[in-house]
Amino acid sequence: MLTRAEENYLKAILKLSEENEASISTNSIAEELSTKASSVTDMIKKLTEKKLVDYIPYHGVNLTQEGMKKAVEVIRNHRLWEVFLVNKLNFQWDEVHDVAEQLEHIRSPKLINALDKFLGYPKHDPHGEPIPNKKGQFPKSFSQPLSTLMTGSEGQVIGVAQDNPVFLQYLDSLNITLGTIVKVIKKVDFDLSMEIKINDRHIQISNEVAINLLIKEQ
Amino acid sequence: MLTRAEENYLKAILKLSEENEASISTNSIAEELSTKASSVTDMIKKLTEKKLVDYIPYHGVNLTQEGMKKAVEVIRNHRLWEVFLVNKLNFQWDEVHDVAEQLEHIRSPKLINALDKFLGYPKHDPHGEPIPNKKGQFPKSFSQPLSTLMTGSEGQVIGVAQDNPVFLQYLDSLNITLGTIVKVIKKVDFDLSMEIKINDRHIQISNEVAINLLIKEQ
DNA sequence: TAACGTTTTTAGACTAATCTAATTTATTTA
DNA sequence: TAAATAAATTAGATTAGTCTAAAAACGTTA
Repeated sequence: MLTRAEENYLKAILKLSEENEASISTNSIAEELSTKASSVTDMIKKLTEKKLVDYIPYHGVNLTQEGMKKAVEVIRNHRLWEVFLVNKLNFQWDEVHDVAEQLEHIRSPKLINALDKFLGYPKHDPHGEPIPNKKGQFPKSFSQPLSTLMTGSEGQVIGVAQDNPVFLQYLDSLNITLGTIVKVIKKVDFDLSMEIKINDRHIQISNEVAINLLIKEQ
Repeated sequence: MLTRAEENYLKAILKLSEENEASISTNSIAEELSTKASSVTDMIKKLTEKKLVDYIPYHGVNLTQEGMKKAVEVIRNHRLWEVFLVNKLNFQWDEVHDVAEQLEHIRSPKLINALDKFLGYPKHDPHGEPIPNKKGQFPKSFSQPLSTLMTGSEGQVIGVAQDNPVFLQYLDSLNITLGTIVKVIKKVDFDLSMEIKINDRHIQISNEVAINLLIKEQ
């Protein structure tokens, strides 16, 4: 049984591993968790004992299979709760994080699977991040929401996550249709809106729109 | 800001206070929380410092106004989450407690009030216990669900918590109508069903029915 | 009212998680 | 490749919450 702190460390290591091929450094974990390097070293030793990470002193850590599994579970919990908060309780996207950070640590497999069913087995959270299924598998989609593309990435529109007519008419008015090539020029941290390039035209779209545009990256 | 442990102590003291007029003894709290008397003494000192309880060494504790307020908040959270688990996620009544014990400590006033709204401002949890409102006031009802009556208690049916026709027809078939006098003969721990006496006739009803029959105790 | 048994408190220790300060190891640069 | 710098670890302390064992206070009964 993992403590809350252990789960948070595993989650942080997973996040850093996704952004970074190499082993994860003590300092980067400390920064991610807003804690001190010495605390990280202590915790890493504990996680090593529990065979959740592989660790070479002075050379960083990597998740073991077991550690990965636990980290993915926490991610799944977090993202499902975010969907609940936004879709059912009408939270705004920027209000959900702190509460989901708490809810993700509730332990009850029955609860999280019932919640998943209740929400209709969503594949993405309100920020467009993929939600792993019960077995820990991420939805293997060739598409991803435009909102998840990095600045500078380019892709082709292959679908929409919502087929609300008003949304589709809006896309029309922007000359965005299936097959359109879009490139991410700039992301605005403040409201998650982004500047994109379409047929050499630069336009600004909201996060709401970017979440609902499914892209095949190129 | 209260810790999880502090909240659990306050909740335990409130529960014991409801069953008991006098000051609450160290030992009874220890028993309620499955812990040791020495641990209770330590925690009581901390709660006294924070002005959440009044404490006279060797003579027990009482909640202060502030302590009562916090304890009622935890109760409210617990019971609302129970309603969510049963009504929305289809948990059985006997599966909810452990999970609700965890969920009750999530801190976010916005969350709990949004949940309350989402659930339709329920007045009772699945066990028939009253749910305090946002201000901490318990529903002031002269009625209570039949399920909350003690064995041996007697009362008059003054309403139903659900006006689903199938339910009402079932009551009809049992000769239960407004004004009927019922007495609780026996409660079955296993499934919370109960044996009741109506007009000198003994019948068996499920917990589901008992929850939805509102009684004015006599 | 003195002695007994019960209850409560105190003393001292432990674990988890954190911190600061000092030390050690690794890496970069001259 | 030796010195300087950066990163990581160790040592030692702190806080919250818990425990066991011993001591103190209480209440009852003879």
